[in-house]
Amino acid sequence: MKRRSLTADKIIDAAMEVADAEGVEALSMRKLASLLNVTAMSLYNHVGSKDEVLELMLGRVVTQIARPEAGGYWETMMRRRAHSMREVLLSHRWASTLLISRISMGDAILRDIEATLGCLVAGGFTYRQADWARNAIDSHVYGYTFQELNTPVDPDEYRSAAATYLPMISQAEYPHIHEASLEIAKGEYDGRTDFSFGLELILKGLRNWVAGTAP
Amino acid sequence: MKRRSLTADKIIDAAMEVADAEGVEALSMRKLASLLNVTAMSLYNHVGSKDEVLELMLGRVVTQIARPEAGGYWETMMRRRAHSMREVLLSHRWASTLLISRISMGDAILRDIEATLGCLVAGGFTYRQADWARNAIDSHVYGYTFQELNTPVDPDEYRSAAATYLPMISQAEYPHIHEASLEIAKGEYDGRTDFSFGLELILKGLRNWVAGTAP
DNA sequence: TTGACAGATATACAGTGTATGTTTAACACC
DNA sequence: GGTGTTAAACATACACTGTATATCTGTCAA
Repeated sequence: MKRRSLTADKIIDAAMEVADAEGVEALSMRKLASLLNVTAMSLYNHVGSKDEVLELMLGRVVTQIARPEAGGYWETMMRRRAHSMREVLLSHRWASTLLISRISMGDAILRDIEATLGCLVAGGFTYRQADWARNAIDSHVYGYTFQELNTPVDPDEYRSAAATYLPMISQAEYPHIHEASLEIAKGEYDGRTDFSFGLELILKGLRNWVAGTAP
Repeated sequence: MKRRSLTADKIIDAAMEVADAEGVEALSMRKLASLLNVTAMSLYNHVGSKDEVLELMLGRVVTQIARPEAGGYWETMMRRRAHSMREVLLSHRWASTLLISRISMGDAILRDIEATLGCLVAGGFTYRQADWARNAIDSHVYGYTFQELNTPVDPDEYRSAAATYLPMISQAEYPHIHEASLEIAKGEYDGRTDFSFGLELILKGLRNWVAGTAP
């Protein structure tokens, strides 16, 4: 076993693998160490704490988000960034939990904010408007994706899931949920809500906002 | 010390107190037990596991959300519910973290969905439209509030915080963030983003959606 | 060859959730 | 009132967590 072979990068590589495969709750320093053929305490020569590991992991996630390009039309760029954020969050299911805990995410987030602000300001937004716009878009992305991550049923199985659970939903107690499930089970709609629906609602609102009168 | 004095309700009472005061991470079965003058294992006569404690806590939180009333105009009711959700989530900072982990929240959530769906359907939405609308609104509430909970600075101190951090933001590396912070520090705007801004964007979009043509 | 020292290791500690087995207090019934 | 029955509180134990501290060791500069 060679010396000097361990680096923070390799630790984060392994940590992301574990988290992606088994979830963050399965990530322990001892497990991480044994995956790298090393003892737990060796990791502390390269990272300060487990929280730092989590922080570095989050940084990698944020870096994967498509950053708006300088010359692009703001609406197109925001749409692209939003879809990218969702995809990244979905592909690392553990990231959402970390995002809303007090874990910092280093300066990857600064680069993202910088690019986003820049694109919006170039598109005619004031800084205050850009702030509000970014916040509104991010709110939707985070909120939608969190809900999506918590939905226990596979998108392809809404109909059959609805049919399965239908008898468990008391028609007397929850008439509307019952009726909605019935419609899904019958195939009248698929029970999926659309990410783009809310996003376009917001983008359209922003378009009107910067174009016309203002709040 | 009387026997038979411990109940699940009292356990949850104590758990909420601990979580509100010190955060969920400070909540352990042993600490909870000692607060109730009891040993850790006694708790397990009343609750199945720590996860069940968390689930019951979440249920209480969800119950606090203002449910839409049967006769009310949908938009007013949705606005009221959204603001209420935000307030409830802000007053129990630990709830957000739990909401997006795999912890279930019992049937408090069913009562909320039932009332919300019913109100929207009464307002002319189809079930599919009601589903989408609820999802869009909830996305914003969750996402906005999560971001709000993570903002390290107190809303009243944006200006001074911006002034403090300004020198730490490299003007060369992050020109737009620098400029935005400068504007905040100078008091040109307060750096606060508005919950209602995004919410009204969505409500307006929904209004147009149910009124006019459709996607 | 010999220090020096970075980095791997061993040990230990205080904490976690909870499985398991035992004790005890409160109630129903003779 | 005495006596089972039983639910609830308790004690112990286990496997695990993150990490502080102290020790050992392989590699490189002198």
